[in-house]
Amino acid sequence: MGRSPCCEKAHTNKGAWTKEEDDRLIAYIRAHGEGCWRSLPKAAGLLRCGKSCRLRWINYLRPDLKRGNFSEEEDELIIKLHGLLGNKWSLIAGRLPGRTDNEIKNYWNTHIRRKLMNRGIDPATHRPLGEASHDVTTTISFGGAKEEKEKISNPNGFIHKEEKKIPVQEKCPDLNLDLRISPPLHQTTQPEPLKTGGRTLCFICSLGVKNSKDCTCSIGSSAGSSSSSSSSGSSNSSTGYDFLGLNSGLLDYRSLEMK
DNA sequence: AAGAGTCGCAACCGCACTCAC
DNA sequence: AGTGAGTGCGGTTGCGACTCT
Repeated sequence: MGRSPCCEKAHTNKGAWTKEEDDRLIAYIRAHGEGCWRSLPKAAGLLRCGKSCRLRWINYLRPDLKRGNFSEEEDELIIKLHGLLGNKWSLIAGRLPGRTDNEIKNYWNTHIRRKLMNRGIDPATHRPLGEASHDVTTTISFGGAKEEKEKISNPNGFIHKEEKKIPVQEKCPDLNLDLRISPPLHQTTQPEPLKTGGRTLCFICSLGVKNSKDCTCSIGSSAGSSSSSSSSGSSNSSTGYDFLGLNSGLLDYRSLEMK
């Protein structure tokens, strides 16, 4: 159908932001809040594209951003999450307070990739370099949703916004973007569901999906309980849900098995 | 000292998704 | 149901800073 450009390119500044532009943007958002990025530049007196304003705010000006070096713990968490989620930088960023998807993406490409290579691990597959990927694993395919539909029965689709993005068609068959969650090497049977305090976390819930009809546990599902059940059983104060159980220690990322 | 090469990060681009109409 | 505006996301690029020769 064709898309209209997000802004009038002829009359917009590009490139690095000046201090004055930053100040204008901060002042405007403080006064009016985020949102309506298309009209924001005009309203704020900025000769910038709305998308550019949004990016600048989210990646640089937001007051809750944690600037500075990544800690060793953050490094490891990023590696683990990347192993589970792939290049879903926004999801990964959601688990690292004060970090942005762009920052993590850059950090991955410049530091962690090299770090993994030095460890002899392929950063794309999280497997030892040169190892063929043909052992027993549970596959979450971001490329072949048809196959996955059968593995994880999902007749109605996930409710969680991010999960709805799991592609429905394989766009590039030559490119294997499969993510694999594997049992520990010594395990040959299906991994036990995650447990904490006598409660069991199903796979769907472990991925942070709220209120999924596919939930087979009692924590994240609303199919058989009210929405308050998820928040009451979690420790994430902002979202009411503990993605991957990392906050609660339910699933310690240090113990996530990566193959 | 200076030019070449490399690195790291901010910003841009284009596609995909959601939602209102 | 179709369309378009608004927004979000991931990949890529540009450029300044730094290192090497």
